[in-house]
Amino acid sequence: MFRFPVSLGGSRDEARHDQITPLDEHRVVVDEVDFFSDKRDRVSRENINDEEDDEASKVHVKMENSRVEDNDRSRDVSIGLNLLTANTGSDESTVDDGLSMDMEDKRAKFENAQLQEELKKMKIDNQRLREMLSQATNNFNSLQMQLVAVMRQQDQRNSSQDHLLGTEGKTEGRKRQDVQAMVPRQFMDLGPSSGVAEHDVEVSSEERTMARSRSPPSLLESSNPRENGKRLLGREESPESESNAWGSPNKIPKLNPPSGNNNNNNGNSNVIDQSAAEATMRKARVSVRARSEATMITDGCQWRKYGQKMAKGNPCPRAYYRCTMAGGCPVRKQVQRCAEDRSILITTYEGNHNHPLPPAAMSMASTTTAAASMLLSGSMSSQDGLLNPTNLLARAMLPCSSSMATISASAPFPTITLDLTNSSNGNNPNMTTNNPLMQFAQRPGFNPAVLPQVVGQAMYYNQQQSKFSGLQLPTQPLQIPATSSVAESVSAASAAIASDPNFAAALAAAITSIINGSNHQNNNSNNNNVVTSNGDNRQ
DNA sequence: CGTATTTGACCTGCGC
DNA sequence: GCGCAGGTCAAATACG
Repeated sequence: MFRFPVSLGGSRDEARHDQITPLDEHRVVVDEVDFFSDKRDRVSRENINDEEDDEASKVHVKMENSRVEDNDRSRDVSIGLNLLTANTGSDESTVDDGLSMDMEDKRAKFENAQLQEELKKMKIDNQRLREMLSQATNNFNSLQMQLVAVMRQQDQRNSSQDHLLGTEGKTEGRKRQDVQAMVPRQFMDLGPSSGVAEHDVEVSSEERTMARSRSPPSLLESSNPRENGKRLLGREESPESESNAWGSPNKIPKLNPPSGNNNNNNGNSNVIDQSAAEATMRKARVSVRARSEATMITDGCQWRKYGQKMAKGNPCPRAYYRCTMAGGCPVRKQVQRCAEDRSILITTYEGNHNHPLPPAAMSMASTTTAAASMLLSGSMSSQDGLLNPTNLLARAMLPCSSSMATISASAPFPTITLDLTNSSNGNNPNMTTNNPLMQFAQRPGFNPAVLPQVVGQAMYYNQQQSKFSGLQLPTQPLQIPATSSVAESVSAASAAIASDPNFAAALAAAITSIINGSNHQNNNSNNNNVVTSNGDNRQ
């Protein structure tokens, strides 16, 4: 799990000083400075091995992460003297109690005061640098959005040309599709299994499934005796098909199952962790509440109904759908009307698509995946009704949209609920003015189904941003290293960036970009009867 | 006739 | 161990 030096609590930095231990020293080096990993290493080396650093390098360290400098400072000074554990405000009054105040104490106090002065300066510098970083982040996001917008326009032009060129233009159109597909997959497959092959659009869904599940290919093939039959969905996946999120609940009975099923995976504990995280990922659910008179919101995907049940406590039946855009797609969804307000349609998604999605479907897919990643990045300790305080994105969303996203951990599966019904909230009039999503929702002609796309795009941009800055892949922005913690790091990075105070600004820019290019999306994907409403704030 | 939907049966997990 | 509820299957049915 990556940790980011995002200080959301005012006194957090000071608190850290109070708890500096030798272990903390190592943790600071390993965990905190992640956006600039190469420089972090340099910083670490400088701090540990080169105590007599020149002043220029010290300044450089401050530029990158002043908290490292802070910790460095505390490491230099606090050990033994324990100066920083004292309450800075009341130091003099509490220590100076009239007892033997020798010169040593005075010197210590003087040093303490000096250090506190330096600490204040560093904090100011830190703040300024963070603002600069935020500014740079916003600029980067804006540029990236412009790039995507240009690409989208180019796609539209090529699309129209393809129709004119006929078969000759198919090759070009295919390339275009490849490029297009590369983008959505970035946030369609945020799961920990997102491997190197995930960005390769030429990989078949089966291959991706195998890459995802790391199960032997023979299992997939040998377990499909019914392939020629009419059942092309559901249990045609291998018994170990990790791509099937729902197929048979007993296949993945526990979030942290015993390692029995991983015997084929070289007994690597890393693989076990990955499988556990993957299972957790699949269990995560994203529930979307939207007002709609239709039986199902149109999210761009093709769904096939495979069941319907009366759920307890709700007179409205719950319908079960599975994605039929590709054989073996593990994504399923439940659709049910809200018991209290039947105009609200509750759609619960689970799983990640294992196939390219049309732009119309990317919106919901990206949103659900991003939300699931966000949920799982900190859901283990989440509590009902409140966004997990450890979840940075949740915390970022909380101030302006506390009623939009709710995480529930007491449900059978970790579930995050995105409430799109609150276009106007009488209980919280500030929300409509402070929340860019709600501002967007109040635009004339707004269709709530677009909203997930906005969120997803914003998440995507931030994921890209995090990859650029954190993983140092500016020349290969679409390549995801096949590490087990990639999804976590990506989600955490996006969460960390999303927690930036200027995230709203970036989001607003994203919304602007989406608005510019959303017309064709609306035509494709949003022909349902979802309407904005001034409904009350339900959760 | 092929495909999608309906619906009762079945399976599984969980709480008591 | 039993019952309940959620989830899925699959035969029957509807639809284009």
